[in-house]
Amino acid sequence: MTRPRVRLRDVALAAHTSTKTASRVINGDHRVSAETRARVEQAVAELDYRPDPLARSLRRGLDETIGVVVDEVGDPFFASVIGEIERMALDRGVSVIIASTRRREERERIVLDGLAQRRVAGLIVASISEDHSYLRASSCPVVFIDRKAEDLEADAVLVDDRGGARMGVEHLLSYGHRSVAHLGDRLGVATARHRLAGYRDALEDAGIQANPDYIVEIEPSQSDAAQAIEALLALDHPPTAIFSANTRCSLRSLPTLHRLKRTDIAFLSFGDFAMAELLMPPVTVIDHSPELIGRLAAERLFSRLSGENPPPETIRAPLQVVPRGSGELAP
Amino acid sequence: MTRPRVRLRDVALAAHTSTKTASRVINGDHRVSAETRARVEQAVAELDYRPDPLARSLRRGLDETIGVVVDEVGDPFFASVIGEIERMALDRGVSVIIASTRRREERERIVLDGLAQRRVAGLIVASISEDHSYLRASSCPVVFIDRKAEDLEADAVLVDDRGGARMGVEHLLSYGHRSVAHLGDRLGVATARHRLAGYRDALEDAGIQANPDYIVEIEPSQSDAAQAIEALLALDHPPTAIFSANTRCSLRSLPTLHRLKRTDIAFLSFGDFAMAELLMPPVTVIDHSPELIGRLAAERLFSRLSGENPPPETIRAPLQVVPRGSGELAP
DNA sequence: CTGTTAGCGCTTTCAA
DNA sequence: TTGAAAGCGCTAACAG
Repeated sequence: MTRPRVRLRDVALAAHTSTKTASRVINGDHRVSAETRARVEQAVAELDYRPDPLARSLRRGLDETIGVVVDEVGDPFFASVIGEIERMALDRGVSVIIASTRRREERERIVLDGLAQRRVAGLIVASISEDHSYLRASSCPVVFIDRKAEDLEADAVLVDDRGGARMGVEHLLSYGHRSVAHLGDRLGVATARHRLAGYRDALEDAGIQANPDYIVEIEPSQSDAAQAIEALLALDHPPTAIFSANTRCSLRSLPTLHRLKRTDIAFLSFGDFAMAELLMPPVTVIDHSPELIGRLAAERLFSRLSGENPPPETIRAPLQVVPRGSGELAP
Repeated sequence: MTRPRVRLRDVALAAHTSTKTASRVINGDHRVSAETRARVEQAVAELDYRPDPLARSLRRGLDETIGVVVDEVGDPFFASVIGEIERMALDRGVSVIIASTRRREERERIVLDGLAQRRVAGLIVASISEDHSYLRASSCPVVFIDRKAEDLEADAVLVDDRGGARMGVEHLLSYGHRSVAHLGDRLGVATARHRLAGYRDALEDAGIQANPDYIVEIEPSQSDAAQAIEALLALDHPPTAIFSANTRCSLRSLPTLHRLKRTDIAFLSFGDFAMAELLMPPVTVIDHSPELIGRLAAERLFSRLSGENPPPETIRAPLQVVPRGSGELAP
């Protein structure tokens, strides 16, 4: 019993006018007489007409949809970012297509290509790739999040990775630590490199020689994380503090530290996570504010979509150390 | 410098054939001579032709897109579900549009209506509403998750809420508890009602009179949760165990229990969460397996999209108690 | 097996 | 201010 769709033609017919005039009314074109406008509006109401977004997009060459591309939808950080973007999009009647790259360049490319094919109106991208030349052709506005494109002038909403990492490590140093390890993953990614640089900055400023053994790259799997932590603690001079460069690393390494009963080691996580304050000791973090990042990125994108065209800008979301205990342990 | 889009016409021209034949080749229609096929395929490759999904959808009356509607994208449970759906969709070249209802019926309606307008090929919905009559008209396959539609014959992927809750409470009872509280939110929602029923089942079987004071509904805000917990513990006969009916409640109530240093109270959460095993004591949970739910729902939807048409079925994802400590505390 | 014609529902010329 | 006609890119009919 699915009644056939109401088309613009039906509205025009009912309002005794042409499709184009009806179209004008629907799109808020001013050059329509008040009288005709009223007739069309009534017909729209009576027939419960809603424009077909697909047909409209085809004609306009632009879909009322934005694409959001992240590492992994299930990642708590990105889930919050997406949640905020979707919230803002819905208010504007814009749909959100999501896609994840699984942190693989070729996937990023496929996914972005697909979105371009669909003619999304705009993109918010946590890019894993270094090469964005293929994005240039698409010519829809792009806002990068979390990581900036070095080869492309575009908006970006980031945190100050280097400064934040430095701040975090300085926090640990201020409690007397001289042996601070750096836990990271995917050091090839810009974000990770910047945080590592911030770690080095802090050590250098404090006149501490960086110990290569303290710089640990942990792999995606849980068991690798355990091995890496165990190796770290088995060193002749094990670190007295650990700086975890992201939430993933924290979630992977903390279970091992707890299992080994080495919660005496100071710990600071770049990126907050649920229940961090309930662990023993509660975990000191640098707060990221994924919602804020999502909101800033969406605002930027929507302002461009509504025609504004300021020069590309890099917005930095504020960061702050949230001391909870684990980062304030003495050596 | 955006070169104009390559159209099917261009391919047909290059292959010295008609658009329709080219279309046949692209859509894998068998009734094309090998020779022509080869020419078209070569032209496609040379011109780097990719079909316009919008035009195709318009003509076919169906978009290669599925809609996923959940309470809140940022909710860890739904984030994992969505992640898994997106993973499966991408393999099939299907896009995923997400939308959240914020647990409000009118939003659910607006959102589903919008997706129907877009002519999504299928829907996966965690419905908050009781009335799905408006879904019937859309006539695209729908798979419900987490909650079932009572007024509509459709596929659903659920957990056994009632049986699971009963199992959880029985677990607590088996350690000697007689005073078990039930923490829930939004008791109006079917899922919540079923879990509460399971809680009652377990008590009844054990010959325990349910105490209305033990059934607590905590509101979305954190401070309300704290008040509710404090009131619960201030009772003349406070409970010795708490059954938390969902992850949200657990995440909201555990901070208060820790703050009050009342981790001597047994605690069991319906729904796992990150770091649960690192708290002191580690939190016993009933594992939900959001990924599995996402996968089962997506499989079901895709099988329907590929033409299979079995009678609607309700699939129940398995549940299991994961004992970690908090649920095994004696009274 | 192939090509022509028409049309999905809408908006944009361009002329009245 | 209005409308007719063309066409966005594709595919379903229906001839050939």
